[in-house]
Amino acid sequence: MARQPEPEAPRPLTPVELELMHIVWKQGEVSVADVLAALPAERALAYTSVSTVLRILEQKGVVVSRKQGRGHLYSATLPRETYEAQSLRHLVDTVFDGTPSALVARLVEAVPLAPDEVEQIRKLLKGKAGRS
Amino acid sequence: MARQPEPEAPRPLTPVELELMHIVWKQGEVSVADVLAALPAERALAYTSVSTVLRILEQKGVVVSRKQGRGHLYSATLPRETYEAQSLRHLVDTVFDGTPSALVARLVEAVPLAPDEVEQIRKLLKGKAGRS
DNA sequence: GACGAAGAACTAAGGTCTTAGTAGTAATGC
DNA sequence: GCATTACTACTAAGACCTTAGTTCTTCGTC
Repeated sequence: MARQPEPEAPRPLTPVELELMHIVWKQGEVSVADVLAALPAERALAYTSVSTVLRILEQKGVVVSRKQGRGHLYSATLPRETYEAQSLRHLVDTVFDGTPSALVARLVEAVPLAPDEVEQIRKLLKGKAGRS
Repeated sequence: MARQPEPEAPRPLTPVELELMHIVWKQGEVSVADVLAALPAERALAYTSVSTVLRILEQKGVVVSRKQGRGHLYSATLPRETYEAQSLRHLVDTVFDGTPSALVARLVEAVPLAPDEVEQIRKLLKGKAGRS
């Protein structure tokens, strides 16, 4: 009755993992203490919790560590851009029937966009084919 | 050492839940057998598994059921459009720093778009402000 | 070299998710 | 009315997640 033992596949990052990855991506190479310091004040995780999550991220192959003095320094192996692309593809596939324009349709309709955001998006499309 | 008991918040649907919701959204009002029939052949879930997931969806308030003969008929209370918007906002917030245009930038760069998809998206923006 | 502090590894505990068996109940057929 | 059958509710069980305490190791200090 148990869940099928999940086969390998780039499992999406859990919320806490993603939270820490944002810090790793921003800072480049971090110790546990660095991460702890970068967390907002109202987000008081224990040192050991951060340490555990970083170790899990290393097991997943998302970061690597190197010994530095007493402790370790962690840095990302999964570039942020790749993760962004992965999450987008996943959302398009699972929620939007594999149709990217359906996603954009929903975005412009349901997410508040500043005018310069719209202009920004329009510029991005300039470089793309499809004048029709 | 346990996880903080999560406060209320529209928890995102799990993969299986989402899988079934697609069928509910498409068919309108379904029995367990309908869902089972709509699943692809290679996706052989037990009757009881589908039944359990539908009951969980009802607990979450995402579907409602009404008695019909021997069994129940389930229909969605959460419109698909709302869920799409929720997931998008979630992705923008957690992965793209709350910047929708960053999402679109990654989309046009990393997800293969058919030319008519691009045209489609361009049209959607026509109705929006920000000519600049 | 002994001691204290900092950090990593190990471990635990409570929670959710997924899958599905079992048992009970209600409708149907004779 | 009784057996069969379809369906639901209950429950289990393993996997994974989150959080953090405990213990062990290592490094610097005197």
